[in-house]
Amino acid sequence: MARSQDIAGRSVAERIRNSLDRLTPTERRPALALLSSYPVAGLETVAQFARRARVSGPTVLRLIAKLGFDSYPDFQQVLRDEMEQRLQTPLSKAPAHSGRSGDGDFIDGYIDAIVTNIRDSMAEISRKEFDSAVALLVDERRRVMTIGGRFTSSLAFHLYLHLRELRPRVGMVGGQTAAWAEHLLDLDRKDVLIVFDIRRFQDDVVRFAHQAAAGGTHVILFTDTWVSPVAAVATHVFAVHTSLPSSWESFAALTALSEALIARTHAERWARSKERMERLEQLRGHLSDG
Amino acid sequence: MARSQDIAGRSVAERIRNSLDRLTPTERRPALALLSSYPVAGLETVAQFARRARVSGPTVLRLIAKLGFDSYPDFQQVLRDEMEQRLQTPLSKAPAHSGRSGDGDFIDGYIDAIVTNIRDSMAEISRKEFDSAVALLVDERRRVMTIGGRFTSSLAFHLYLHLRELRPRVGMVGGQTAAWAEHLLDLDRKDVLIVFDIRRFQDDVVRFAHQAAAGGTHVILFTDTWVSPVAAVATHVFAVHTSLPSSWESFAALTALSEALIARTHAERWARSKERMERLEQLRGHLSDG
DNA sequence: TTGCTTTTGTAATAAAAATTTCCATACTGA
DNA sequence: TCAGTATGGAAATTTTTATTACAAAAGCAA
Repeated sequence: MARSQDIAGRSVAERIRNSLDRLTPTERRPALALLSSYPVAGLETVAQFARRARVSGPTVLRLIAKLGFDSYPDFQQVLRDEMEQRLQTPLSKAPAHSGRSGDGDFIDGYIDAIVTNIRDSMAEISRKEFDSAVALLVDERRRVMTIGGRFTSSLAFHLYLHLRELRPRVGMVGGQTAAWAEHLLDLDRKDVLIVFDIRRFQDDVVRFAHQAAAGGTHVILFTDTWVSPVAAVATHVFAVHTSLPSSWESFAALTALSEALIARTHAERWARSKERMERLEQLRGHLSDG
Repeated sequence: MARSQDIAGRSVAERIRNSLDRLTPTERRPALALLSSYPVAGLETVAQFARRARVSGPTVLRLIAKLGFDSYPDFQQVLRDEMEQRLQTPLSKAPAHSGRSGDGDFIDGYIDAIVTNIRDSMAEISRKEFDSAVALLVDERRRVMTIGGRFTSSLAFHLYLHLRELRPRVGMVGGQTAAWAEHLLDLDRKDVLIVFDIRRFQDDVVRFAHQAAAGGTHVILFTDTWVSPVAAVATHVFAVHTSLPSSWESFAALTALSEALIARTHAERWARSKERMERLEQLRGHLSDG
């Protein structure tokens, strides 16, 4: 019997993340819905919550039971307690240090938080899912596109720049949203779309991913612990920790994960990538000589 | 009968404050209780809410009716909508930390290397130099431009996106090299150029930095342990570890350092940045409403 | 394919919640 | 003091909500 205590995680959100792979596909829908509008969705009635996630009431209840709660009201009580707790502690948090006391403190504290984020995130990444994503990227018959939101487009760009080095048929969805539709044309069944989307999730990115998925494209999602709604249509979801003591999100863990993905892909197709990079070097040489 | 529309104030909290003097002494108790643990109290059942405020159920219901709601569930729905709205907008966040070590596979080895890079790099950063760089960025009279090489332009982009949020006069040198000269025109004495350049160092970037420096621009350099030739003309040099067991460089330490710089700059100009970000939110809202 | 297991929604049922009724009490003004 | 009125809560009632039982559908192995 799974009691509440069996399931690691202090917050309900963590409990969900830890149980995500135990869930059936339909149960996962309300789980992700809750994470992406946390905790509001869970404070609605079962019927409302179910409608929001496009599942039936009993599915929601089964999810709640799997998470280890005795009843739906019990679950809601925990959510409310969590909220109240959070409201008690420093509400609108000012940045870590405004005083100019120990400056070493600032950087060290910051770096500690980043390192913790990276370590925690990687501990939670499913190796199977990771390897499966690499397998998609290794296969050079598949076209690969990256896309990101307002801030995360820098990550999409980073991944794009590196993937482009080691395999053909890599692109990035960028520029004005109005022009994105054209990129959709390039994405077929079996192709791969890599999406970066963290809170606050961006509508246009989410819609693009949904469209692509509808056409049969594999969607690999990099998101934060709040889990973007893109997850609903993603074949691979990597949720990492981005929170910091300051009011900014940290992309360090996302960067690290992207790099691990690049490195692994590179390793898997070593011979071909090496050849490709050498040819690229050569071509670059010719361009700059002329 | 008082309908919802009669009572001024968009949020429930405002409605309460506006109605406070119409209430009987006993009704005022739950009203104040709700304000002091907002909005959790209102999301409980009538009975719980009543107990919290030490009044009876009907008193709570009479309060809700006086506030202009048609029913208690209706009132709760408004509270939830309010919450959801708020979560969508600016920066309210929850801490997320859970930890467990992994199993010693590819990812773990990789992450260890990255973490070591970050820690070593940060230990070597001069705090004085860091603070001095922050001081330059805090001063909004100075124009700030970022620039990067073939790969590192994603880092320049990342820094650009974030700095742009918190201060005016931020730009990025991008696009075709041939067009870069125009950016040089924008850079005056006292302005700031932030350069990302790691091995193999890129001629065009190095030349651009030299030109800028010749015009009196402050140059902040982010580089690897091989130290880019830009260092010769830079006023601030941050050299971090980028090497990994694989054949790729890691940008994680550069990302971490950039983020620390952003966070610190944000902290130093907290009030102004906050105001700026709020105005930005507002403007974004107007754009998307239209 | 066939039969078996798992998953999921429908509909009936039980539980709990909100709402109303009504009476007790406190306050107000003569 | 006494009506007359405003206020507040206990208990009954009604409505809504969670829960359960069960059957259909989907997935899977042989």
